[in-house]
Amino acid sequence: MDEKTFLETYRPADYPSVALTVDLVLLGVVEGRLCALLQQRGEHPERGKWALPGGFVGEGESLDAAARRILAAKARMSDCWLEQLYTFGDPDRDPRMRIVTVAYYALLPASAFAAALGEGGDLVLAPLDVPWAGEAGGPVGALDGSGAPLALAFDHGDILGHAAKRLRGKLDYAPIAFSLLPPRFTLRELQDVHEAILGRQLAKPPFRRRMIDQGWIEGTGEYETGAAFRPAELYRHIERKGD
Amino acid sequence: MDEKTFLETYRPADYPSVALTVDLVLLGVVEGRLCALLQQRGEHPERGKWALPGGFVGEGESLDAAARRILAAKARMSDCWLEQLYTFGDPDRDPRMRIVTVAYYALLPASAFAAALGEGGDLVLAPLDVPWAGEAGGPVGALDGSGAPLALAFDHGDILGHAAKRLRGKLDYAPIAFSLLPPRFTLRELQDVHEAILGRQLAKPPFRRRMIDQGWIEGTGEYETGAAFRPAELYRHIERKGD
DNA sequence: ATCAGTTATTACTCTTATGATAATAAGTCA
DNA sequence: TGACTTATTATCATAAGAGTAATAACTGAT
Repeated sequence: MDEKTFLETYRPADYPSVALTVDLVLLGVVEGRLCALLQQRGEHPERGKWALPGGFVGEGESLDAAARRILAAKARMSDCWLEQLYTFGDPDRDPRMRIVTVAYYALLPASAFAAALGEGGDLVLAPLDVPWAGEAGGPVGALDGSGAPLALAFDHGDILGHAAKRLRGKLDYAPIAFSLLPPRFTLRELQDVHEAILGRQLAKPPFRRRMIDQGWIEGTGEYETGAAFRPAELYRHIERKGD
Repeated sequence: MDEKTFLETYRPADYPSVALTVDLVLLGVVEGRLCALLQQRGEHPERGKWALPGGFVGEGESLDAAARRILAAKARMSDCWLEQLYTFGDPDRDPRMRIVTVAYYALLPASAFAAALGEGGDLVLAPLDVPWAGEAGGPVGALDGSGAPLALAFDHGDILGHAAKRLRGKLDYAPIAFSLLPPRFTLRELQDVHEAILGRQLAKPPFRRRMIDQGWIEGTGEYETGAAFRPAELYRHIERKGD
C-alpha cells in the first residue's frame, strides 16, 4: 500500500485526546515595574481569582495563530514580540478536564495596554513579585494596587515564573527591551526596563556604554521635552537582519 | 452555585480536541560529534524516513512522565538531564490528523545508547549537521555512517534545530556538558563535548581555566590509563544545590 | 542675572576576563 | 636513550567590565 492510499483509508484510532488552549503572558513595564495583564475569572472554577488571558486552539489553527488571535483581542498592537514559552500539561491542573495549555509571552509598550484597561472591569496590569534572584526560577506572584498579592488561578503563577526567567535569560542576547518601550526612548528609560526585568539596580555609566557598544540603538539627535532638569537624548532601536 | 457543585455537574463541552504526543531528542557525543537517536519508520506516513522516538501522552499522565516513560524505553539511564524543549502544533504537520507534539530533549553519555543500538534494526545514533553558526537557529539535519544526509520525518528537522540551539545557549550557564560524559572525564573530553555542541574549535588553555574557575568540576587525583602519551587527570562534576 | 539643585553625559582608573604563545612535564615506543 | 605526542602550567597582551569623578545642561528660586 502506498502512502496516498494509506492516508485515504486512514481512520483516527481511539488515541487519548486532550483539550488544548493557549495562555498569554502580556508583559509591560510601568513605573519601573514589570507587569502582566490579568483577568479576573467570572465563572467556576477558580471564580474570582486572576488568570492569564487565553483560549482554546481552533480546529485548523496553528499555535502561533491562536496566540496572535488572543493577543489581538487584548492589545492594539500587531508587530510586537511574541514567543512560545512552555507547555503545561499536568493532568489535574484544571479540575474540569484534561486541559493542556501552551503558554506564550508578548512584550508591549505601556501605551498598548491603555485600550484594554480602559474598557472596564475585569482586567488589571499587575506588577510581578519575583521572589528569587538571578535565574533561579520558580513561581512568581502578582500584586494589586496596594501591594497585596493577588490570588492566581490554576498554575498561572508557574507560567509567570517561566516568563520572568525567560526574560532575564534573553535580555542580554536578544533585543527584547525595545519591545517594551515606545519607538523613541532615553537611555534612562531603557535602563529602567532592564532593571525591572532583572529585579536589581544597574550602574549607569557601564550600562550606557554596553548599550551603545552593542550596536542595537542609535541616537536621534533629538531630546526629550518637559523634563525638570537636563533633557536626555532620544534613542531608537536599529532593526537588523536576523532579529 | 459553589465550585464543588459546579464541578460535579460539569460536562465537557464540545471543545476541539487534539491528539497529544511527546517526542524525544536523545543526544550524545560520540567521537567528538553531537548525535541524536533516530528510528526508521516502518509504517505510513513517512515510511522509511527517520523520526525521533515518541509516543502518545496517556490519560492521566503528565507531560514530564510521558517523556520519562519514552526515555526509559530507549536508554538505560534514569537520572539524566531531561527538559522540555518546544511544542509543535501546525495543523498539517501530520497528514493523518491534528497531532500536537511536545518535544523534550535528554542528554546521555555515549555508553547509555549501547543497549538500545545493540538490540537491532531500526535505531541509529546519527551525527547532526548544523548548517548555521552561533545561535542563529533553523532546521538541522542528520547524517548516516557515510556522511550522507538522512531523510527526516515530519518536522523533526525543526525539532533537532531547536535542540541544537537550546544546547548552545545553555552550555555556559548550566552544567549540561557533564550529562554527556561518564562520571569521570578528562578536560580534553570535556572540551570535545563543548566543541561538539558549539560546532567550533576552542583554544585549550583558556578553556581549561574557564572550567576550573567556574567551580563545576574538581580533580580526582587519579589519571586516565591506557593513553598512548602523557595521561590526563580525571575530573568529576561537583553536584551543587540549585542545579 | 545668578546660583543651588538635579540629571545627562563623558573621562578616567582599576580590576577582571579572555585569547594567544611559549615553556615544562609525563608518558609511549623505536 | 631519545624522538614523539599530549597534558599542564606560566607568561604576556588584549579586551571587557565596574566604579568614581568631572563636566554639561536645564529648571526654578533668590
